[in-house]
Amino acid sequence: MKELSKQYEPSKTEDDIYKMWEESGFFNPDNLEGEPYSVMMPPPNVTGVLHLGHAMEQSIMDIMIRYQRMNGKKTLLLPGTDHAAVATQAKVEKILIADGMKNPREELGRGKLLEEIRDYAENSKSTIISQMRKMGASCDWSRLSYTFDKERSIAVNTVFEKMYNDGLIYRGHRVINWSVKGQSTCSDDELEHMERPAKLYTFKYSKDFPITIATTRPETKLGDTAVAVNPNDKRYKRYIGQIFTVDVGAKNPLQIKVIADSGVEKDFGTGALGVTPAHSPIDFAMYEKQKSQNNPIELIQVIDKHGKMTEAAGSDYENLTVEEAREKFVIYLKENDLLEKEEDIIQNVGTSDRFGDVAEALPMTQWFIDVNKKIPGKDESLKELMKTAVSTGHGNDIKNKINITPDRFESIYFSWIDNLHDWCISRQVWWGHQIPVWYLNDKIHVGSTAPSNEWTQDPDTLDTWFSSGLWTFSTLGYPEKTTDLETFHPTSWMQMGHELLFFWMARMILMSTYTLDEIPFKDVYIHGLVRDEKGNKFSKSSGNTLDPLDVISEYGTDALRLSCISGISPGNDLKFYTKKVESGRNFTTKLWNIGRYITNATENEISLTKDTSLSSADTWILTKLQETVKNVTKDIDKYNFSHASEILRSFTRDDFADWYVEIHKVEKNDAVLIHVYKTLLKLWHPFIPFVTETIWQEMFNEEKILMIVKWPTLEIKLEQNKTSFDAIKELITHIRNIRATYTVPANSEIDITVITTDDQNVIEHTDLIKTLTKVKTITTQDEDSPQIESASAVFENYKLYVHLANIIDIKKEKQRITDDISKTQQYIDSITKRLDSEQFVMRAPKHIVETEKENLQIAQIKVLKLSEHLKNLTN
RNA sequence: GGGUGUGUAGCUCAGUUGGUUAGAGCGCUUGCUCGACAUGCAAGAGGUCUCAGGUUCAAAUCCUGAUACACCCACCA
Repeated sequence: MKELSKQYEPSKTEDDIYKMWEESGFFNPDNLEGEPYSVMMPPPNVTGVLHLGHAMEQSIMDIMIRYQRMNGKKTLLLPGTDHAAVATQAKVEKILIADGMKNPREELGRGKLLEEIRDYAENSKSTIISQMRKMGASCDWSRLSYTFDKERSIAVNTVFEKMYNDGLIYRGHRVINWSVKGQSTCSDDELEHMERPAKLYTFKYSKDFPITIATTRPETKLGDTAVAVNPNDKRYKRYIGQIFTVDVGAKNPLQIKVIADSGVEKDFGTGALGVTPAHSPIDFAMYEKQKSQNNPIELIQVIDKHGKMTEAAGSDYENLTVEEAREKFVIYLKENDLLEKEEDIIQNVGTSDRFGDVAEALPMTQWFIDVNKKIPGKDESLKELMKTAVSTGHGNDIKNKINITPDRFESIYFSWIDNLHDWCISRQVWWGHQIPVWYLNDKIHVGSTAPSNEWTQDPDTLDTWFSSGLWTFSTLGYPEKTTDLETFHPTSWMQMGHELLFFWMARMILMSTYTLDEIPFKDVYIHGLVRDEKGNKFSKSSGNTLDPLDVISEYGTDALRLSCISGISPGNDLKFYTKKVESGRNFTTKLWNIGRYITNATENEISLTKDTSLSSADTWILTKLQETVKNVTKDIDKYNFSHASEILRSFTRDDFADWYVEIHKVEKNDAVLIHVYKTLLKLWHPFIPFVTETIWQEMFNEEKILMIVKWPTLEIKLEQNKTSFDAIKELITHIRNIRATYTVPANSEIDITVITTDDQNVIEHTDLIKTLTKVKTITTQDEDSPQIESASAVFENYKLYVHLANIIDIKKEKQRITDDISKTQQYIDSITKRLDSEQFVMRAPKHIVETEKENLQIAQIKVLKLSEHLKNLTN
């Protein structure tokens, strides 16, 4: 066996190891056999560099993929990036503005600005890709995708056309959310609701108007065309259907019709609602409802897309900003004695998540996806498709059900679906898939290319989630019927943060079930956010950002990967701090050092066979190993990555390094030592691929690289005599614990009598224990009062210490043992009481009764042992 | 307003369908170079499991209520 170097230095070896993996070709499933297993990497936005959240995702995904690969699957982890339409354009515009440009869109024009954004995106893309490599992600680079590349654009256009032809995409004039700052629409999901102080004004349109209404947006009242009341409200019933003409200063006097709407609450506010169809989604819904009931009301737009008042608002208000208009209108109300009340309230407003301004509701012609319409040839709408995929399974086949971990997200998902409105997919930014629709006069053509030169393309682009929704199959060659698509779709597993549940997961389900009639993935694992030690989000503004690359260069990738998955549980946030990385780094060092011991202490690589004779310690460690293999496998299968790493760590440290390696120094069994270590390397590989592969390469002469070595299985049959070693362990520990009770005469040897239970195996090992516990020479200076020079004495041949430096306090030790005895006695009493209790005997399951009896026996033996020691002390 | 999650050692969290005397890592105290490891080893201190009821032979675990924090959703004018 080759020797390992003194220290493990990740920064010197990681890049070479990654290169070796990549060149081996096994990142590519084409070079692997077995059942397909595919994971699509959530494509990071090309808006910047990867942060710790990505580091966590990369870790989780790569653990899963490496685990599956070692289990003999034909694994595909497909990497990619997302052009992130609005987000990227907003980001680049912000940079340009910071560099002194006033209005990048006007100053550069579409072509030049797109060039700027493209440069930025390409740059960001290559950074992101190199970061993924640094993380050790074992993805197939030959299939690298980008939501905005040629193949993906074809997929986008194809799906758009299909939906359009199915009548699911329509162009409509409706009230949408508009970001004045970004000059673009945003979907309902892209709004971030924020609380802010506002004033609630209660007023009448005019002196003789019979109904008082309230509003936080007085300026929009210039566009009111109705007042809605509850149909059962006695106060207002008689006015329903009447039209009042009021002049509030708008261009034309307002024709206010009193309408009935059961959505209006009688007891809330004045019980009446001023209806502004053009500037409120609810009011617009009433407008549509009235229209469908042949009782139409007007729609007057008083705010334009620049956030200024329109001509319809009247000459007093035209061209004022909404704030100015609000002030002016309130003054008007006051002057005419129409204002009844002015209160301070907290209001919830929707702001654009990318541009940050409060979204304005405006009526506009936009493209929508109809989620409620029945899909031709099916009896379901898109909404229903999205629902059944997670409830009864796609096509009502439970085999096609998407499982979400943790499952509480399923009900969150359903309630979101219930509130889902038509999805506005057109955006007025330039960075994105331009809508594949062409116009010539009144004619419309849908397709990637124009029928002829005279046609002009719709200038708008698609919501970025349209293309992201196709990710599971656009990456596999769709619309071509490729073997990849056939082999890897539906994908096996998907992981994402809970913030993407609606944005992305829902849309993937929609797109995949609609387009391919397949679910996009079988299982989804939802993880939380990465937060700092104090629980804050990592963000530039709070200045707590940590670059994963810095962490890697200081501690190594494996340390980062370990810290990213330790302490996580599905759906819950993770707190990240450097102590965690440190302990990860320390652990990789530990693993390395065990390897160093093995190369020092053993001659040849001997493998474990049926004929290898096993001591009780050997059997014990092998049994423990098998348990560990079983539990780690179970945990990964259930996505308990953190727990898997914990039990592995505990086995490696507490059982293998602290006990077995020490015992190996006395009872050499190289075959077992090497077997356990190699198995450990395999088990650890998905978590910490670099250090394990490095050790594998440097120490052993294996044909296969560790990455594709078979995952350990439970193949060795062992005689179950583990109890014997556990008993020995317990005894040794106990002897260690009582070490301090002996005063040591100068130059003497101490014999510690081992008290055995009547366990056969323990008796067999008594001699071993005796040699192990014989204390070596102690040098003291003075025979009468033992001043101990050497601070410790060593159990012969064993690295177990007897500490003698600050002993001598026999009183204290007696007290300790006495306490221990009384505590144990209490326990015995309580168990006995329980065992005696009739109800317990009647109702407790059999195995519980047995366990309790065993416990009682153990406790009694303990008391016996302790009393014996106490007696020794007293003598 | 509706919903979800969380409250366990100083800190970060485990705690498997109720069943040993409630665990780990970090931190803290004490001691220590023994043939890999001070990025280490050994020992130790530290917990009315948020609170109050209830179910049970048995509750950190199940039920009810309270309370604190976090998050998500929503058209209360």
